[in-house]
Amino acid sequence: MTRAEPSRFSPYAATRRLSRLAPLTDGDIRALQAAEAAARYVSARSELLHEGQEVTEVRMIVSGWAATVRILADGRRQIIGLLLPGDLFGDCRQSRPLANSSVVALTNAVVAVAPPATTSESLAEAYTLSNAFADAYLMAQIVRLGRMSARERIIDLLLELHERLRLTGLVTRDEFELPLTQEIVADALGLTSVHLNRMLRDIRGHGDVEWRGGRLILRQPEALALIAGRTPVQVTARTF
Amino acid sequence: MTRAEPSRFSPYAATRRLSRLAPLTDGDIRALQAAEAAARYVSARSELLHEGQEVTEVRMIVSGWAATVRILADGRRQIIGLLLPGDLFGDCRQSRPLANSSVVALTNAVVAVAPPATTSESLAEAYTLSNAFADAYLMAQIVRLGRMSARERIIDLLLELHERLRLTGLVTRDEFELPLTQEIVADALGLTSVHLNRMLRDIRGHGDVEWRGGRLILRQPEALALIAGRTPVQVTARTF
DNA sequence: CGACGGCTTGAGAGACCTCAATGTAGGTGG
DNA sequence: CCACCTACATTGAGGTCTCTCAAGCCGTCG
Repeated sequence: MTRAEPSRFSPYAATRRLSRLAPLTDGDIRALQAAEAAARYVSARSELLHEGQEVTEVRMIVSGWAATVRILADGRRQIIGLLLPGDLFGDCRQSRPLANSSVVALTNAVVAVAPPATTSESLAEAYTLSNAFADAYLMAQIVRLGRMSARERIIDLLLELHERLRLTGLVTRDEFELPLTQEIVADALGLTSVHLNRMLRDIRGHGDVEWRGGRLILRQPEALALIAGRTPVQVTARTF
Repeated sequence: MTRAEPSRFSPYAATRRLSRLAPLTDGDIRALQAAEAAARYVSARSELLHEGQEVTEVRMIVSGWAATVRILADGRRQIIGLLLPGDLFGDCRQSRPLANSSVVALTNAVVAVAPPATTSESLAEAYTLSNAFADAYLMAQIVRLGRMSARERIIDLLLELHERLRLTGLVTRDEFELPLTQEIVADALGLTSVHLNRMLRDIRGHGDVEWRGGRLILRQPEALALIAGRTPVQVTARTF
């Protein structure tokens, strides 16, 4: 079964995500849309950033999926975090920053240079919040890997993706594109693809999760979240 | 065996760490030392920050050890990261930030409110670098938990601690205070304390690592690092 | 001295991995 | 249009790593 290319290209998904993080000005929106329009196409498996390399600009995923990864000397691979449309990578807050992990496109993707935040207070706040979310997702990943069983890891990750993609407006009726291979998900969850496959069979049999043809359907996301003990990530008390 | 209190109290270790991250002005140093002097004593197990709570100030560990932790509904505990002297916690870059995990003192400790970075360019850079390191350590933790065996996790963590404490000036002759119980280390490594204990016995037998009475000795840190495939974390290409 | 927290060890069970083979869908070239 | 190839998904059998439960030990402190 080959994964289909995303059936609907979602223009400005990245802009939408950032504009939901902080109240952006019209100028910000224009800058983001211009950046998206000037984006670059990259094909699956291409490396967008190499560990240890000097970082010069913040970039954002416009469409498609990517991941930050680290590969051990003997070839074991760990996906540190997934990058979805609207996510930023190549943080450069310090001077002369070095990438602390590689970034790889997992699907064909579109990547743009994020407009600099120096000009706009509101855009800077959106970036800051985006970074805060990224940190929170790293911590969630640690808890998954450290203290959850394979089954729990899978469900927790799927719920996180649901939550993140909803913010970006890429979820309809608890259903979203999941254009990843089982091997990729396994590398994110610290499992082998064989074991992941078996656990997926179990979960599928249970009826709450359906994953076929690159689309994921969560039957009862709230119930699942309750069982899995997952609460949505929140990084600010501000409402807007 | 009870852990001894650190045999040498190391004044200004936190200041030393930050001043090694960026070239600080005399004013910065004074502000940091003043903050350290005004610090608060907290006892082991006390909670310094609660998950979901609104964060109002950045704090720094002056002496002792703490950890960011998350506890699952059924009591499983995962230590997300260890906080050592000179480490900051309670990040507040966004407006009205919420703590995304709890912070707990692992030993009796001294904690200070970090001087605000708004006044000083150089101090802000030190904080930024400190945050960059914190991020890098989170990623290292993910790789440990996701793709390393118990033995590898242990050695990798010990090497990381060695590396971090050296920056703070708390290592002498590849030997440093490690005032943690095996249960705490197990919770950091996603293991049970029973299994950690067994692996420690093996590693100890191998002769490269000695851990007794709250002190850790690494016999051949470079050789260990080579075997374990660990390279020091670097977050900037800048030299100073 | 007894109680307590932490360390150590044993025996057995369970989760997850490895190796290996098979299945299946799409893509490509003849 | 078929044969073949590739990438991914699936399944089986057996092994290993790590966990659980449980008991004993050791040093410290009251």
